[in-house]
Amino acid sequence: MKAEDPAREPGGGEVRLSRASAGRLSLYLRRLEGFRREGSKKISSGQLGEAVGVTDAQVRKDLAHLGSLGQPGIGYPTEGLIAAIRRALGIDRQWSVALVGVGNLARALLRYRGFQEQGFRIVALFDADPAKIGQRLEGLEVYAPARMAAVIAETGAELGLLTVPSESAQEVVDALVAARIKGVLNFAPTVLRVPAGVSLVSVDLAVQLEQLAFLVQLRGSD
Amino acid sequence: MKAEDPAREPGGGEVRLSRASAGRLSLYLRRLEGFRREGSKKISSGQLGEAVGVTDAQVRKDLAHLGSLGQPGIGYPTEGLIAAIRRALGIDRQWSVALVGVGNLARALLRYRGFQEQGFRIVALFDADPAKIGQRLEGLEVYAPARMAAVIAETGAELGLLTVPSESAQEVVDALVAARIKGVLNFAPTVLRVPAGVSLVSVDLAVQLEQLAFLVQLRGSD
DNA sequence: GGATGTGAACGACTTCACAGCG
DNA sequence: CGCTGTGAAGTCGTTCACATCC
Repeated sequence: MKAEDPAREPGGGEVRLSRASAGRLSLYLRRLEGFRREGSKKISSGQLGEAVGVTDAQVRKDLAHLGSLGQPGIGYPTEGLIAAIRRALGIDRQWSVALVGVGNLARALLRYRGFQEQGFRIVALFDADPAKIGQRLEGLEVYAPARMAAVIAETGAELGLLTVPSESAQEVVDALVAARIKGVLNFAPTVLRVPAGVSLVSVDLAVQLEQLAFLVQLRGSD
Repeated sequence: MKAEDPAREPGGGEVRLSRASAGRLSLYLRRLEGFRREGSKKISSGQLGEAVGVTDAQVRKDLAHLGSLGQPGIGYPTEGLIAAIRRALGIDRQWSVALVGVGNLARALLRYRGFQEQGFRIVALFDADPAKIGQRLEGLEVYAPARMAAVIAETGAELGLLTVPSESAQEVVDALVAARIKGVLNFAPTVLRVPAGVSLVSVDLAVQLEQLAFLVQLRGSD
């Protein structure tokens, strides 16, 4: 996990959110959608905190950034909170996404329901392998990297999913940047460079497994 | 991303590592292996920090936890650092891993080279779908969940990869815990409960995309 | 000179505790 | 009374700066 400077000038009267808080808001959102399905109209900071594993005070601090949505003695309105969190995270709209590198991971992401549910739509596929170019997956055609700029402009994709081997990751991210992509979610196990103005989030699966091994090993030392 | 309490009693004369630091050590390790391939015998905190995007002071603080490996005026020995980091993270040995939920993501993980390179070996597959039970993938047979305890004991798997739908995630994790698994890497977009004594790391792909959207949106407010 | 290791300053995030409102 | 919103206190992690050593 890695990203660019989150600090920003105030500008308009916008919501000010810390990075850590934004991560938890995603978790609250996921859980709130569950509560909504179960018919809960109101939810307290204690319940929500319990459900995602943080303290009630933490929940209140995080939610306070969204404005005064809670009612003392009552709690927060489930529906209102969901809307407010989506707005704060910038997912109160559709995001179009381009996917580069059509391997197994890409196929998994293409069929991953979670993305669509949160308003992310994969609208374009790219791969350098001539054998894959022209194939169709989930109704989308695989294009050659050379067509990246044109296709991205045409489809209006703003985000990129990077599921290529480490060796070509930097090269591809450069191409995406040149094609005016605004943010990249990288799965290649490398540290990538992006210019200021483009956002980057990396998920390194081996790092996650290593973290797990580390935690397990820690416990072993009893 | 989520995990259990990392705090622990001193006990033996073991290395004391913060969670954040452990995450960066993984990144250093990845990069150091690159430097080694390129033939670098020595590396300075400045070079390493530059390569992974943190300050030189941060690198030194992190590496200081591993003991005094650096030579003033010279830097750190590449090879020695790699060994020390692997030991600190608990990956100076093989870990056997069981994978539950044989979907697209599982297939991607099975073929992911990064795991093997870091000493993780997937040794058992499980899926509840009768159509998948008995199939072979990458030389491994898919077993029914009922055989979990027996197969895990037999193969000596200590870690579990969870790539099942959210609905069944808690149920499966309970089965893994019952089968004496020590840690779980969860990909289902849910908050899971595990008893103390079992470690949990969760990777929620939708959360990562939401983080990206949040960062992009932040920049938009210029 | 060049780079490490580390106390001290700093900053960010979390928890506490309580006033205030429904 | 229950639960929110929030200043104040506390904790944790990062950056600075420099003495120290090759």
